[in-house]
Parts: sequence; C-alpha cells; structure tokens
Amino acid sequence: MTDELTLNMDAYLPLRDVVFNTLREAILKGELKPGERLMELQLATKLGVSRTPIREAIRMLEQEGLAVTVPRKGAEVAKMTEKDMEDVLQVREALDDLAAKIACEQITDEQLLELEKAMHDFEASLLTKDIKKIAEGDVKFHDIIYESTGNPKLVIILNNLREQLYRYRVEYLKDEKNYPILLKEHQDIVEGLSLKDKDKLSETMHRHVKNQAEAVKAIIREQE
Amino acid sequence: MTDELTLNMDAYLPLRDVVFNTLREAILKGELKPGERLMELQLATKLGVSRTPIREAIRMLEQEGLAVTVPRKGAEVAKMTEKDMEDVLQVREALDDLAAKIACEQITDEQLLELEKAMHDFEASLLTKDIKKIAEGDVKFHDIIYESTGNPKLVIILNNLREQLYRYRVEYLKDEKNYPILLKEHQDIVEGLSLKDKDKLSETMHRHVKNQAEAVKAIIREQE
DNA sequence: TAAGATAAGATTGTATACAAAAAACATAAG
DNA sequence: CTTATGTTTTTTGTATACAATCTTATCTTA
Repeated sequence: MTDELTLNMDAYLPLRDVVFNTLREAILKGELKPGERLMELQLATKLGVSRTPIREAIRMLEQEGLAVTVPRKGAEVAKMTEKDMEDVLQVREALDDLAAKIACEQITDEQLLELEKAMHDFEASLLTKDIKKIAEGDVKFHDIIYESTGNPKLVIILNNLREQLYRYRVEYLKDEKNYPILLKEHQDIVEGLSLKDKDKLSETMHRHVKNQAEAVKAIIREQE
Repeated sequence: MTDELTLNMDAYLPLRDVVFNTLREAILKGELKPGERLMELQLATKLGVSRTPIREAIRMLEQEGLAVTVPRKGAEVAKMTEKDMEDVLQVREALDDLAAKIACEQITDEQLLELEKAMHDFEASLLTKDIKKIAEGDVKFHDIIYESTGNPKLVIILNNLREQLYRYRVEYLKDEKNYPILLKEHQDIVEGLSLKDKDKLSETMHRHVKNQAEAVKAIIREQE
C-alpha cells in the first residue's frame, strides 16, 4: 500500500462515505493492489479516523465488487482473473446494446449536441496523452448515452460494471495505437444515434466492447 | 414493523450477516414495509444485538437496493414506484435473454434433466397453493438456467434484479389465474433449451418477463 | 530435522460511551 | 392563531474498550 492515502474532507459527508470514496479511488487507481489486505487498524491510523467508518466503508466496497471479505480473516482488494473480466464484459455487451437501443429512441437533440461535444473533447484529450483526462473523456461520452436512457437502474449497473473494468481499462488507454480505433468507434456511435440507425449502432457497440475485451484480456495475461 | 423479528442463529456467521439476512427476509416478505424507517436502536433491541452489526447490515442492504439512507437522518426500506419497476424489468428482460442464449449453447444434459425436474416440482407446487413454495419453485427453475451460463457476475446481477421485484412478484403468484400461463411458459422454455432453439427461447423469455411486468405494474397501481 | 503443541501477538467481531445533529415539543411574541 | 425561538428528546455518527479468533513464532518431542 502506498502511504499517500489521505482523506478529502471538503464535503459535509459522513466519514464512512469519505472513506469509501477514498478507498474506491485508491483501488481503481491501483494504489491498493488486487489481493492486498485491507486492515482496519492500519487504514484507520493512516486516514486518521476510527475503525468504525472504515468497517462500514468496507461493507460498501464489498457490495460494489471491489473488496472481498472472509469472516474473521478480514477484507482484501478483489482480484480479477481473465475469466472474471470476460464475464463482466459479456454482461456489459448486452447492457451497452440495450442502452444504445433505448438511447436511439429517446435521445434528445440537446443530448445529441452534448454527445458531439463530448466526442470532440475526447478527441482533444487524446492529443494531450494525459491518461486520466482521456479516461474521464471516455466516461463522460458514455455517461451521456447512459443518462439518455432515462433508466437509473440501468445506469447504476452499467457504472458498476465499468468500475470493475476500470483498473485494466486504464492500461488499454496507455497504448496510443488504440486511439484511432477508439475515436472512429465514438464517431460511428454518434452517427448511429443521429441517424437513429439501430442496426449500425448495435453493430458498432458490440465491436467497441469486443475490442476492449481483447485488449484488456491481453493485459491480464501479461500480468499473470 | 411487526414484532416477530428474530434472529436465526444456527450458522456460525458474523452477526452483521445474520442481521442482514434477517432484515432482507423481512423486507422481501413485506414485514418491513416500503418507506418504513430502520432505526438502529429499535432494531438492535428487537434483535438482541448492539447497533454495530445493525449499522453494517444496513450498509449492505443499501448497496442491494433494499434500503435507502439519508446522512444523519437514517435508513428506510426502499420504495418502489411503477417507474422503478419498469426500469428493473427492462434490464431484466435484456439479461434474461442473454442468460437464455448462453444457456442454449452451454447447458448440459444433466442440467436439462434438473430443469425438467424443477419444472415438474413447480407444477406440483402450484396445486398446493402455498405461495412460499410456489415462489421457491420458480426461483429454483430460473436459477438452474442462470447457473448453466457459467457466468457468476451475470448470476449475481440477475439475482439482485429478482430480489428487487420479489415483494411484488409474490402478489402476482397469489392470483391463480396466472398459473396456467406461467406453467406453459416454463414448458416452452424447457422445450426451447432442449431443442437449442434460440429464437423460440428468446421469444418465450421476453413474453415471460413482459407478462410479469404487466401484472406487477397493475399491482403497484392498485397500491397507490 | 520435521511435526505438532503452545504461547504471544495481531486482527476482526461486538458492545458501549460519548458527541453531534435532527426532530419533537413547548413557549413566547407578533 | 400563527410564527418564531428555545429546550428537550431522539437518533445518528464516531471512537474506544473488550472479547473472540486467527496467525505466527517458539519450543518440544519423536
């Protein structure tokens, strides 16, 4: 574990939520590595709080799929095997397709403009080679589509799936040769939505997820 | 709240898990009603434990979508509007379809036999008119299909979606006139899987979910 | 040396105490 | 009668204390 774990106290939130966000970020950024133990006292000391909010945050991470706990042994950062990744991506493919289809019917002109802007921002971010910015741009783009479905339950699940992939997704975004493909796919998605062309959109979405799947799996294989 | 809330202590589990299961059951059975406050001290006294495991259980219920908490005001049993139900069912339709398609390719002969047995058990349970038994039979039937996908991430999400519907689903099962339809659909599902007929299966699955959707929505409308 | 028992330390599980905030109630002013 | 204000009570938030369990190191014995 890095020792740069500090709380962001600006918000007026219960400590459990602040701790939850802090640990979540740390896991997604890779500061807390898969398999690493989450020891209550250690974390409490480091973050300057008592064990109580730590424990509650761990319960939350658990349900989010980011931590795994064995009773009386404690929690650790969830590991992701290639199989896990495939499973997540299989679900994501189905739900991304669902989201795209709903979006196709319901997206407003305003949201479509927003989406185009997000695409251009994403394109611009690719030039900066700032991974964090690129990742954020990509998230923003897909969020607009998700939100346009008007189905918060779907949005929650999709965000959770994305979260589970995030750690490895970042690796994918480090490889510049993926950028042209990624951009082209985003353009195709915008086009599909503009033309209300469900078939084209569906095809593009599947390709978009499949490409990520391949890349992410390659990364995992390297790591193992 | 009813006052018949007691802990099932037989398992050697942390109290938080026992409390979680107890509250979960109570919510699903309707003993704890939507909108009802979950007060820590009250629950702790009733269940004979301290507030600590209660609080941790509430954090878990929260992530499960069964409870909603407002910081410094406390938790309450999640309410479900007709819109929420539609949203859940929309996702479930997509994922049931996915599960069916995977099952079609992967289900083993052994699992198929199990499924037929589950169907007959379900048929038998319909005659007893014991709602709990009928609900369990239905769950068992679909579980076999879910498990046959070999995708635990998918199974978790489907179970969670089912859980969110459960409270209203039980009402649906109280109406005997639904039984023949339900049984016919189960038979069609088994047939589709036996014949590896994806199209037939997909069509049946959609119909199965849509029928429930209509019935459940009617129930909610009545309640409001 | 290896296997097993045992004791010491570390870690989680649970209860409780105290602080802070919100809610409920009562009272006074307009 | 209504609104504003202050006080009490209830409830949540957090820290801490103690108990139960697990881990690790040490020692014993074959």
